[in-house]
Amino acid sequence: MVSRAESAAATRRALLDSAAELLDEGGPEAVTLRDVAARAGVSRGAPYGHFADKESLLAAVAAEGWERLGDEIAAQQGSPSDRLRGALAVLVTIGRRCPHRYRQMFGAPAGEETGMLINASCRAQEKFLAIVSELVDERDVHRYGGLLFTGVSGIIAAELSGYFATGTWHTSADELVDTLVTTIADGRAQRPVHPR
Amino acid sequence: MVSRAESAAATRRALLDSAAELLDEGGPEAVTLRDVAARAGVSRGAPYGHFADKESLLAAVAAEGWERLGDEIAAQQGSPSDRLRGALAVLVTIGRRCPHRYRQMFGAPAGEETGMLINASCRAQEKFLAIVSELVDERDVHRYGGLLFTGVSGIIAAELSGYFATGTWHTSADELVDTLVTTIADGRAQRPVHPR
DNA sequence: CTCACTCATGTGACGATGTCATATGGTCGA
DNA sequence: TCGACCATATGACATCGTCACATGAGTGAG
Repeated sequence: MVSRAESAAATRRALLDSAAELLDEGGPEAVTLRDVAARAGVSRGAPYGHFADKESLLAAVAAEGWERLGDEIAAQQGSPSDRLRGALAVLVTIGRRCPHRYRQMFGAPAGEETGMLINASCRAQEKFLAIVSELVDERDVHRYGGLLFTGVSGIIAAELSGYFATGTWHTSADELVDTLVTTIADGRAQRPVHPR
Repeated sequence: MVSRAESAAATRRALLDSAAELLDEGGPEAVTLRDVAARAGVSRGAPYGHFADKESLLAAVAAEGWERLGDEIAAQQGSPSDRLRGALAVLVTIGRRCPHRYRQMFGAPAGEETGMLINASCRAQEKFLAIVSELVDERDVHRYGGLLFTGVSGIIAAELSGYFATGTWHTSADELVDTLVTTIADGRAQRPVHPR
């Protein structure tokens, strides 16, 4: 038979998967601990044996999203410039495919699992910085890397809010990402600009 | 005495102010229709005479935030470059002073008031574009304006999530904003780059 | 092999909350 | 002055997060 530890681990996994599904389908409001438990095949109180509360469960889902994002960033291949554009494209793709999970990842960390969530995001962001470090001068890595990552995340957030579909900006998220990476990375790679 | 219309308008205003206060104090989860009504001095059911549901009330609060943001952007004075940096500084200031309201403004629009909220944000964003149009070539206004606005919003969101306080980026939101506006606006003002 | 123990899970319950149906009381037009 | 209208108040209901307690199966010591 299955040991008790294996059963508990499977339950935890099923809870995480069910929560991620409900999050993707209907946003955080649609993630009901009762529905999560039902979809995982357990009862209402079972999640409390694995997560402190609903916020912690959602934080764990977001942390797994950061881990997957970090893996996909690290899996980029080709020239440093290709890997940079590929990594940012991963960000765009995740935002479009799972907008609610994306907002959960980039939203305000809350609950007891805040530290764990921040750590997961930092690990992914450092993998991104590793790519940037091959393109710009050592002293500009954090400056330009942070600008690229946070800038693209803002562009995606604007697209998810529908700001590119209402005719104000007359542009697209893809064009803005391309402009940003071209201006920052390609433009500054040859002639790094250091703080005075 | 006060007319009925005046009384209703005052109630609506009190509801909006109370909701904004509760939002700033404890985030969207802390905005309880019961608390909003109590702080406004009315009963639980009163808000439903002015707003369809809780989402609509929060959307109305966010829309007023966009209006105030647009006013402060339009109030910038000095050279075009000063007005651009001032407008972006307004964005940063609002995000730091009222993080929850900021997230409500830039978060996913929901509820019946989505259109109204999008319109309010577009009005503010167009005032920002008016400043940008004085700095870059006409054909680059939307491209660089959108990049500046959405990029800075992403930088602020990262700061609100605590990503600059955990030692990953080794930089600050202010430095990133300065780098972005310097690279984009100042760098491209003299020599506009058009799509091929 | 047995038995007490441990811990994940199931179940009942409670307070809080969003929302609606209905009652009510004051205001405005005729 | 009177009847309609409308903002508000109140009661009620379903849902949800959360906890206390019960239960039952896996586990290790003897």
